[in-house]
Parts: sequence; C-alpha cells; structure tokens
Amino acid sequence: MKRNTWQREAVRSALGTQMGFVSAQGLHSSLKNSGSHIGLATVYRALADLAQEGEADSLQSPEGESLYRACSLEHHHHLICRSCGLTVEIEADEVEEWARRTAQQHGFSRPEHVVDIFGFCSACVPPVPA
Amino acid sequence: MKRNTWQREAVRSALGTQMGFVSAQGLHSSLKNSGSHIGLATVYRALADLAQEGEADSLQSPEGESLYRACSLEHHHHLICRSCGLTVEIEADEVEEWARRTAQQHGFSRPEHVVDIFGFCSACVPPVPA
DNA sequence: TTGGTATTGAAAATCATTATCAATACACTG
DNA sequence: CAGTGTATTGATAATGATTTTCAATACCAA
Repeated sequence: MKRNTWQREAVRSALGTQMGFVSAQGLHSSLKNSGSHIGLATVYRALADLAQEGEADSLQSPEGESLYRACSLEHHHHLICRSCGLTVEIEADEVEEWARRTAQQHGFSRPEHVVDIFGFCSACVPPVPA
Repeated sequence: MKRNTWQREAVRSALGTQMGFVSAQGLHSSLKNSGSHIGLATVYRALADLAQEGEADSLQSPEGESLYRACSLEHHHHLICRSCGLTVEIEADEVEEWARRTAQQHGFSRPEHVVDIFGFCSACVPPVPA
C-alpha cells in the first residue's frame, strides 16, 4: 500500500513553489537549503511517482536532464526559457490534432508526442547568436 | 584544419545504412560487428560533428539517450516506432508556424522546438496498454 | 501497542557521455 | 617521396545524472 510520508509531501510542496521546470538535483538542493534533510534518492523516487500519477509533468532538457514541474492534469505543452527557466503552459489543440492525424496516416498506433518550445524570454538577453 | 579519416567516413556510412535512429553506443557496436576497430569516443565525436554540420539529425529518446540519424538538410520532424525504430520523416509547416507564432506571442526569442511523435508502426504489435 | 511492510537514505553501482593525453595519421611543403 | 606540424584517434579515467542496495526506520491497520 502507498504511504504518506513527510518526504513525499515536501517534494510535492517544493515542486509547487517552483516557477518553472526543475531537475531532481535542483529540487533536492532547494529542499536542503530550506533546512530539509531529505535524501537525494527519495527526491528522485518522489518525482518519478508524482510524474507517474500525473501530478507532475516531466520532460527532457536539450542536454538530456529530466525536468519536472507541478502541473494541471490536462495534456499540454510548454514554452521554456533556456536561461531563467520561466515556463508558460500552452495549449495546442492544433498540434494535438496534427499529431493524431499524422500518426494515423502512417499507420502508427498509440501515438505520444513531444512538443516543447525552448527559447529566451523577454527578460533574458540571448547569448551570442550562432 | 578538418581532416578526412576513414573513421569519420565509416561513421557517416554506417549511419546511412541504419533505417532509424541509433545511439552512439549502438552504432559503435554495429561497426564493431562489421569488423571495424573504431573507438567508442571517436564514434561520439564523429556523430557530434555530423550533427553539427547538419548531415545528421539528433534527438533525445524518452529515456534520455541521444539518438542520431542521417537526414536531409532541411528542418523536419519524426514519427518513430518505439518498438522497431522505424522512422518516418515528416513535414510540419503547420507546426513550424504555430511554434513561431506561439513563441512570439509570449515574447520569447530564438525559439527552437522539439516536435516528435513516438508510437507503434503497423508492423509492431503494441505492448500491453496502460 | 504491535507487527508487517513500505519507505528512507547513505553509499555503492550503473550508464551514457566527455575529457585526457600519448601515439598516430593526415595533408601540405619542399 | 620524405619531413613536419598538427588534428585525430582510442584506451582509459573522469564525470554526472540516475538507480540500486539494504539495513534502519516510520507508517498504519488491527
């Protein structure tokens, strides 16, 4: 049976206070700084659980790190600032529709799509362009 | 100055024979099995180069691995079979447009988007549904 | 309170990827 | 073709995120 521990609650709560996506490591440091003695492995486990239950949203940063964020239960996508991490939840019915249609056209079943936009928000000056 | 080595050529060529996305590790094994003595680090370097020059396309698998594939130079997206790796290159002008528009609406600059669909192709029977 | 068992957490184990660095192999020169 | 400067290679060590291990602990139903 699944139990309620202060650790799980701490992770859920800490995730809620974050304005954008955080890595497990990042959330762990954040918790430590707030005086918590929670273990790193526990943070990983709690985040994985939250993500599985749909309470958190997870995605891979372009560098391959797993990032998490508290989210509403509906399916949605993100616009993420590469610099400050500011995240805007965006709807994309248009894209949902496109993904479904495209998968079907090619005979693919049970499609899941990854649709996220990374950029620099208005408050962050873009680094040297390529 | 950039030099032409048989290793770089071997990676380029091996990538060309793959039908879908491959990981650096996978391509390395593949080359080894074909009798090549190429080193793993070299495969990583060659793939990174190819990706940078636009000769290869790279993306992160849902598990966080970097996957590569020989590709046409234009920007495009993918429909990837989770089971056999079959990959279909898809165009998504509609989505390009949407991404650009959405980023702009929220004041984001230099947007890059991640748009890929994972599913099961018609030849692969889907595993137990959730 | 008590017992069965999830859960925890420190440390070790994994795994993909990157850095190191001496040896090697391109490619340009004469 | 030989000589030379330097990019490239590759075995291996290092890194960094994530997972596993496993004994100690804490949850919760009875």
